[in-house]
Amino acid sequence: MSPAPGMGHPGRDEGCLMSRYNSKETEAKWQAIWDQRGSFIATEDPGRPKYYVLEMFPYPSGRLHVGHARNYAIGDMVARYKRARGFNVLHPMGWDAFGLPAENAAIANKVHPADWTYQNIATMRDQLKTLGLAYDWTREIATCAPEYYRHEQKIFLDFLKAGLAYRKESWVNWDPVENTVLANEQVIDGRGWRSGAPVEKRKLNQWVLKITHYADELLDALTKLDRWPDKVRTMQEKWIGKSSGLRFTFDLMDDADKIEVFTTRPDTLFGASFVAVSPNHPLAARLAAGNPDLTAFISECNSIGTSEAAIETAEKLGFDTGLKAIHPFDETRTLPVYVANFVLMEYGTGAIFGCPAHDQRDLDFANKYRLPVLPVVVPEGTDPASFKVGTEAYTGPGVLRNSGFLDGLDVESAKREAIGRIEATGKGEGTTIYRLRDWGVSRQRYWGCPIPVIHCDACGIVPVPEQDLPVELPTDVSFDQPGNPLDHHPTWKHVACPTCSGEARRETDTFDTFFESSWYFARFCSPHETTTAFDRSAADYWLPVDQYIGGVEHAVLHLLYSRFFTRALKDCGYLSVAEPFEGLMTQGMVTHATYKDAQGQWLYPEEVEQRDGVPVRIDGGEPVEIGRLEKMSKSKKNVVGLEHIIDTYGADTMRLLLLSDSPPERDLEWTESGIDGAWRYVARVWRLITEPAVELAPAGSPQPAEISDKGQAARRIVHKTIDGFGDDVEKFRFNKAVARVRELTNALAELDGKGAGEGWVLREGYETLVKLIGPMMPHLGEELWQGLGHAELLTESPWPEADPALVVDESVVVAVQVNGKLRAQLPLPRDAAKEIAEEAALNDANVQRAMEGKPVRKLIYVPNRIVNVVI
RNA sequence: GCCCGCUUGGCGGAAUCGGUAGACGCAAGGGACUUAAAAUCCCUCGACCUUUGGUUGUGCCGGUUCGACUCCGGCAGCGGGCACCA
Repeated sequence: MSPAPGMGHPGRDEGCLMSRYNSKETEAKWQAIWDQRGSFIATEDPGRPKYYVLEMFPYPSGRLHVGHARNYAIGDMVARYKRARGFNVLHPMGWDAFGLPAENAAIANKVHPADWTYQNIATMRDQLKTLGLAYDWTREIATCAPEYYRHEQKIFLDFLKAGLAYRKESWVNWDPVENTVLANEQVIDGRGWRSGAPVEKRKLNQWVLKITHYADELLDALTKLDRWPDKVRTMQEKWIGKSSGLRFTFDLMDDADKIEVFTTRPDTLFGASFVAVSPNHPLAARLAAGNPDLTAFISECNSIGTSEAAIETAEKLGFDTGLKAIHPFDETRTLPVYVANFVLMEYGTGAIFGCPAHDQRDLDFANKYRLPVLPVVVPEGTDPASFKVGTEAYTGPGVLRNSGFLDGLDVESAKREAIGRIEATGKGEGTTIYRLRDWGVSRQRYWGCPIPVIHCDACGIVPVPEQDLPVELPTDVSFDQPGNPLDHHPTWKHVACPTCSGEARRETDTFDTFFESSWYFARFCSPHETTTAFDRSAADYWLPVDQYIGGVEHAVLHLLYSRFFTRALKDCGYLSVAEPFEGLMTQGMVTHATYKDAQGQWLYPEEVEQRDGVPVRIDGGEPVEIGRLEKMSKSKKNVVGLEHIIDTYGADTMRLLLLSDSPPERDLEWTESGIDGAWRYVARVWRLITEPAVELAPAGSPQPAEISDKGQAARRIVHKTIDGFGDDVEKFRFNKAVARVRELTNALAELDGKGAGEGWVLREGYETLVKLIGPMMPHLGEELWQGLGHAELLTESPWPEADPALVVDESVVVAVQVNGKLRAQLPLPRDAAKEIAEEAALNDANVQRAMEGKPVRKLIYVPNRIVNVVI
């Protein structure tokens, strides 16, 4: 964007008019004043109601972009508004500073992850400060600092003691060329992103947290989170995935092994036509030992990687093991046993029976391998003989057929009956399972919090003694060889066993970075406490977070882990609350088109321009491929920086733009059209208030006895705006709040101030306007507040109160419909009686024309809204 | 593939409980002011028609209702998540 030059433009200062609003100077001035006065430093005060507002802290990826700014503009609006309403507000900011990008940068640019991270933090902190956000910067934390993660290590040891952490074999993506574990993101079409080698799955012994211990609690408590969006609660509910069903074992023909399966559809057991086990099932491993074809099949399945999305979208493949499972209700029936790539070892028992007629996945599989499809549930009233299942499974309700003793039952009764019969045979039982799995927290990476345990050949796993915490990351590491630098560090991992003093090794895995973000909100209550993770009284005062704000993309993982952590911390005696976030607002993502050059490399938007309608590189003119709209992220380079917007227009203008137009929960496609409009509004408010048409009444003067009709009308608008604005902010409808304030501005601009008392009305209106825009444009607000003759800061002034008498209109416009079509609009007194409204409606000429002389069949009157004449 | 959303003028969006579709802006067009421009101000702005009025219109198809952007059923397109990106 290149701003057009001109006198009214913020980028240019002709220096000739006092009406110029200089955003740069003004914003710096007020930021310094707030800072100097410590305006936003929070202290516990039991005498005042507290309000804890938190935006999800950022990963320090390098530069702040518009997506970050949207998040913080929303949070600051809430924080400043609540503050003006008299709350003792805690509004902190910090850095989610461990993570993979720092290591990628280390490998690509030979920078140490710590240097890279701290430099990014410094840059982003500076950028953040230019936004003028009401943060208590004294509480800033960075999760990569030992002062932070030492407490995390202690928390882990307490979880270990409480039985909430244990070791478990789990699968990872293995790059056989780089000898490195790959993140799912680093696996592209089954190959390592750098080496291009086909990925393998490997089993590693890893640390796991027992989130499933809280599965029921996490599920049940969702209903109480009434200030959370329904969609997030639904997503978590589905993620936990509580389902009841039947677990039972199949006996095999000519084989001593048994296969235990879980099903949510025991009613369809008579429709079973195969049994399938996961490629990682012990039985598959046993059979593969003597079978090179099966071994090859299993390794092919494993080349898909560990990502569930990849596994589920892959073509469904099976390998017939030749084994036959015996049907539990009919010993004469046998079912072929397959190894199938769509059966997940992590869910249920890692084995299923397939009923193709009533499960789409089973049907696809059966059609591919020519297995029988036998419908056993038939919709009520359908002839069972003619009911066929083709390419679409029938999953609806119905009556059982072809099912022996279940025939004639409905689905639910048949489930109960089938479970009862299996239980009677002793082959299995009705049970409840969860989709939720325990949380694997081990990562084979350097830039994370070291897991504080020691492996001793003699004593086994020994926790690091508390007095030896923190286990600090060594700084002298090399990324020249593949794998985890901690693992090949010459000395770091070699320690004496705390128990037997013999030679032992440190755990070289580090924690998943979701570990840090699962408790940071509580750390903000006492960020500098050295002896414990939380000062109990501070945590009791501030927690839970009253309003948490962040992207929807965190709807499940981060938010569920935090809920689990808070419960676990409570059980370990750290905290008093179980739920971390009382209110949640999930903002939509800021999206932008992505660009790729001919080599398939991502390009930044500023590297691309349109020439003759064709996108090309600015520097070489080579063609550029425009990709789809995606969430702004540094990895795809579709980020838009803030600097030049703030430089040209100021932070307030950008904040206004980010809050106008799009409602916060919706995705926002970033375009710079609109920034000029936002600036025009800033300049307009500035002119309106600094150059009033008439002299304003002095600050604090009493309401005059006489006020003109126009003045009274303006006052109604002022008070209606106060009322509606507050309501909008409470409900996160910032776009509407902005629209209201613009309407107020339009109304005040139209009042010439010459009528009786209008100088007083204008002062009331201007002061209200300034107070309302304060939470979104705080610098402009302070400057105008001062200009209106106030000595105290706007930031320290109370919110305006609406006069209830001025909020309701005396007359309303009621619409009149004839057979549902609008025919007239009638001004009527508020709450007019039914008879009056109906008479007025029927007397209207246009209504009579539409009625064509026909008699009224029915009259519907909704007071203050509508009359519908049905003829 | 599974789970969760979203879809309204040229564009962002408004319509809060089923009751006047398009508030408030952006862009565009026209005009005033100006030597000229910028800035500012005024007017027009869903589509169509036989224009003091009428028809039609909220992704598509169908339903419920006196009345549907809103509720129900089906479909399409777009986006998010899927456990090692954060």
